[in-house]
Amino acid sequence: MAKSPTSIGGRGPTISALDPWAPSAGRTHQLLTDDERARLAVMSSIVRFKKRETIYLEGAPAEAIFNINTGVIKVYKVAPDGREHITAFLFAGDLFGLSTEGTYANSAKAITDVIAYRLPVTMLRSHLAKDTEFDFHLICKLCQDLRQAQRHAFLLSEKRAVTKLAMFLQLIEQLQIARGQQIAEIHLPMDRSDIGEYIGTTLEAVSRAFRALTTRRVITLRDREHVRIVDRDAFDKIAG
Amino acid sequence: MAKSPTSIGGRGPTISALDPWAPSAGRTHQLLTDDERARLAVMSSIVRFKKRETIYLEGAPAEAIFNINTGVIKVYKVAPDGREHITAFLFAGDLFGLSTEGTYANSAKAITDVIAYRLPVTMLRSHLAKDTEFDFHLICKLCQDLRQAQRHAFLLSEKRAVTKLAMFLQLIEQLQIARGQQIAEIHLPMDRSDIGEYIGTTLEAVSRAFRALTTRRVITLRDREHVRIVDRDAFDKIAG
DNA sequence: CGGCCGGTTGAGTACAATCAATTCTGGTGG
DNA sequence: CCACCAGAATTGATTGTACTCAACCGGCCG
Repeated sequence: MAKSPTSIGGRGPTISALDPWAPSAGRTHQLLTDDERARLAVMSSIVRFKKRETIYLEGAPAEAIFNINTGVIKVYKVAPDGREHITAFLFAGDLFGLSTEGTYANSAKAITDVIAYRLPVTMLRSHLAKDTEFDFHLICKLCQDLRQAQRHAFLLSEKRAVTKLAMFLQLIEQLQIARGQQIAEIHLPMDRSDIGEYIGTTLEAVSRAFRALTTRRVITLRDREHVRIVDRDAFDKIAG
Repeated sequence: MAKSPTSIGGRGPTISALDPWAPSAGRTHQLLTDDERARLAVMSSIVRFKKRETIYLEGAPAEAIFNINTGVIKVYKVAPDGREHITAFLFAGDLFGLSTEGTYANSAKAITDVIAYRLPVTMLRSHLAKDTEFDFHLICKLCQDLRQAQRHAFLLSEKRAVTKLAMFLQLIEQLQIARGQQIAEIHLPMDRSDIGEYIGTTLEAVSRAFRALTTRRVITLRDREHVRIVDRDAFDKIAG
């Protein structure tokens, strides 16, 4: 089959994570073998979402889990008073679709255009019993996500907005490094409001925190989405 | 062998969690079969920790994971400035010992006297390749822990201390219900300082929040460790 | 041109952190 | 049995930070 402009890279789902039990110098790697990817590809379909498109809502029956090929999504909860709390930003190689007792535990929305694999839960479940290798990889990924969630909670336990923003930038930077991307600049695909809802402040506080960091010559902003750290020592000290 | 006074209930490790994909009415159940527990028991040793005893420290080589039989532990991180952030409180049926690249991702300390199973990582790893059933159960437990961590982050994103405390009480209550314990009262085995470090405030703020809830006739305190919710509607409204 | 959206800035207020003093509680030994 | 002590918990007074509400800016698109 000829490669069309819309064909996606790779030959099936990818899961990137650290092994919880083996040292690996901070770089995530692709966990699945070509063989496994091919087997998973058979069970999954490719789905596309446009920027700002809702993928699923909290409470809906969890019929599938998703694996991001390209793009960025946010997973969030809506409080009864309407406020949004962002649980995670997810990138290529990440899994989402966490459920409790058969229904999605939170909502998911595309931040950029997204291409993803969709794995029906029924297939996943029957596959889990057979492929011990996949089991292990899934466990690695869940440990990774768990550490990430704990780190998020740690970030939220900070009080000062500058500290939280610095920790957030650090976090995004490390994700970029783990993905092997260039690290001269940090790329922020999400808007100020999303950042605020992730670090637990208002968008005004986010804006002021950016201002504080730039006037103190710790970072520079090329544009709304591109940050450069110019004083690493000061930055690390603020991030703790 | 005669049952000694120090023998522990059950015949091996227990893992309690919800199945992420099957409805089960909010009650956790024991995931492992007697068979599996027996197999795991062979690989594990029983360890005891006294109240306030440190079990392991962040950064130490992660040689084992633990499964609580009785008692309560806290998992925490220490910020560079010395402040403590509690990541989780764990009870009977919970697992702990999360690691990154071979070292513990946080520290663990006993809050009460604790009896636990200790599973060496080497054995766990070789076991994972063989026992697909255990793989699946471990995955369920990790999903559970992940949801819990996300919920913790949600709690921390709240600003007002009363709300955070109410959410915390709600959380502990639900854990008690899930464990099938009596729910007339909520039992808090940890001190005010631990609560503060978990919900992201100071112990003074925790104390004031308790006071606010009691003077508003929402809860009553039998003693430091025993809370009763007397106005459920008001309570739920405050907790969001 | 005008409206809209995301972002920035400003002024006043409320909440919790801090530091400090005091009370309560459980445990110990006389 | 009681006096005492140490640690935990509570309360008080002050200060600082971020939230709220509001106005304003600047790019983008019809």
